[in-house]
Amino acid sequence: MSRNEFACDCDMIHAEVVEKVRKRMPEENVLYDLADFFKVLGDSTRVRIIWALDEHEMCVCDLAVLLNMTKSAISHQLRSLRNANLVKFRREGKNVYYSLADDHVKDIFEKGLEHIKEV
Amino acid sequence: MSRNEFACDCDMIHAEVVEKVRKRMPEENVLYDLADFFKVLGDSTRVRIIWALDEHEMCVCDLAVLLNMTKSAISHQLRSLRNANLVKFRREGKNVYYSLADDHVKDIFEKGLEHIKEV
DNA sequence: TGAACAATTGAGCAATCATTCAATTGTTTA
DNA sequence: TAAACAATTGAATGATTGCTCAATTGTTCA
Repeated sequence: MSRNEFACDCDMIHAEVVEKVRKRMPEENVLYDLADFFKVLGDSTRVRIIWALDEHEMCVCDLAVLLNMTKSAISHQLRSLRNANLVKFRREGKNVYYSLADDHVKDIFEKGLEHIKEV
Repeated sequence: MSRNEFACDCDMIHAEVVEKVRKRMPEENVLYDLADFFKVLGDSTRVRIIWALDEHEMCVCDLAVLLNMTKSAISHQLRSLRNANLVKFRREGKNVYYSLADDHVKDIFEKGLEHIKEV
C-alpha cells in the first residue's frame, strides 16, 4: 500500500491497530453530530443559560437580567440551544419561558460540572 | 431598582426567581471553565481523535492515517487536548503515544455518544 | 385600534479558530 | 556523524461565530 494514497504525510506505523480501530469506527455522521452537540455546550453564554435553566424555568428577559446581557444576545443563543434540542419553551402571553429539554442534557451538563469542580 | 443599571434592555420580570437563582450561581470562573472544557470537545477532528484513543492508544502518525489528515493538523489538535488535560502521552523512541487522560473524560464522552445515537 | 413591551431576526463587524505550509526539534540507526 | 523520519511549532489564511444595532413580529390592554 503506497503512502501517497493518503493526505497524511507519513508511513503507516501500526497497521494492525489502525485497521482494527477503523473497522469499529461509527457511521460517518455520528462523530460529527457529537462534535456539534458539544460545540453548542462550548460557549460561556450558553453554558450559563443552561445552568440557569437547570435551576429554574426562565423567560428571555429574566436571563438577560441575570446574565447582564441584551435580550437580543440571549435570544440568539437560545436559538442555537433550540436548534440543538437542548431547551424547550412555551409562550405565555408576551413572555416565552425556556427550560431544559430533557434529563439527558441535564445529566451530561451536570457530569461536566462535577468534572470541572474537581480540577 | 432602576432598569438602567443593567446592560439588559428590559424590566426585571420575575425578580424573586432571578434573585434566588443568582444567589446559587457558581463562582465566577466555574462556568467559564466548563464552557472551555466543552469547547475542546466541540470539534469533529478532536472528537474523532478522542473516539480513536478511547479504542486504543495511538501515535500521531497512526491518527493521521486513520483520519486521513496531516501529522501537523493532528499535532495541533493534540495540543489543545493536552492543554485541556483530556489526553496523556508517553514518548517511546521516535514515536509519541497518546491515550485518554482518565475515566472522567471517558465517561462524559461516552455519555455524549449515547445521547447522539438515541437521537 | 394603537401604544407598550417581550421576543425574534438579519446584516455587519470583530474575534476566534482549524488547517496549511515551511521550518525546526528530537530520536534512531547506518 | 549524517541521513531519515516522527513530532512539534509559528505564521498566515480562510471560515466560523458571538454580539451589536436596527427593524420587525407577536401579544396584551387601555
